[in-house]
Amino acid sequence: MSSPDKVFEALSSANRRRILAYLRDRPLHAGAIADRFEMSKPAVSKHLSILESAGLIWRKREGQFILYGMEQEQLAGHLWTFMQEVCPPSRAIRREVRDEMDGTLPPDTEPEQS
Amino acid sequence: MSSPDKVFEALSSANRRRILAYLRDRPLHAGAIADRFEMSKPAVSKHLSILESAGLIWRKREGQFILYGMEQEQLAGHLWTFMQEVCPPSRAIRREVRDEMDGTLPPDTEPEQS
DNA sequence: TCTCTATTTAACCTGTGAGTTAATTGGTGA
DNA sequence: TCACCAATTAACTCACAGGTTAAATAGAGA
Repeated sequence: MSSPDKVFEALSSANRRRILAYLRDRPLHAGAIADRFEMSKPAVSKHLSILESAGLIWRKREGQFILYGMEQEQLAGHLWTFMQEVCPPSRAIRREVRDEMDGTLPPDTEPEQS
Repeated sequence: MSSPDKVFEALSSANRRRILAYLRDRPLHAGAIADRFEMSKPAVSKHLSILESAGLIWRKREGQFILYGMEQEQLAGHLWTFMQEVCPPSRAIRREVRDEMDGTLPPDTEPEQS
């Protein structure tokens, strides 16, 4: 369950955005993520669970480790929907992008001329 | 002064995102915005000042009224930068979009192959 | 089974975000 | 100048996000 509210709430923390950036190119174990921060492991763990319940990352146990990775269509999809709702400029461009990104985006409601 | 932190903090409130949506197509007076919400005018006023100090909207006095409007290149720019940092998928598409949107986006740092 | 390591959960503290009502500022117009 | 209206600022409350340390869970391996 990934609502816009949860997603934007999740993105409101710089530390959580930083976690997403770390996960951009490959999944990482919880420990490897925590190592990159000053704060305690439990704090990082909380951030991870917030990101997960926002649907932005997935989690998979691997032995005694836990692997985390991006659920990237989610992020792209939500940001895309938001831009459609809020960014006025070039409707034409927005359509092009949507076509390019095809599969990776949500069903899509195209808001026609207001 | 519009830092990513302030922008994402501003976007974390559903009410503030709703205000942005109202301002998408045209500027509105503070009162007209407040009328669309249940909460008190001072509450709306606070949201507006948060959005403004994040650089997402501008404000202009008009007689006894105050007009608010979107500072839309800001929003597009910040979301764009964030997507570059965090969304892995199609680097090619991201480049195309940037070219299309040319003027409206920030200087741009293209993160090459990690 | 016992121990070690990885990670999360529990319990707690503290700062601050979002709302309220009451007071203030700034501009209009008789 | 005075009354009125738009909007903000001030002062205050309440809930909750984000951090801490200590305890619990879960799997690996001797």
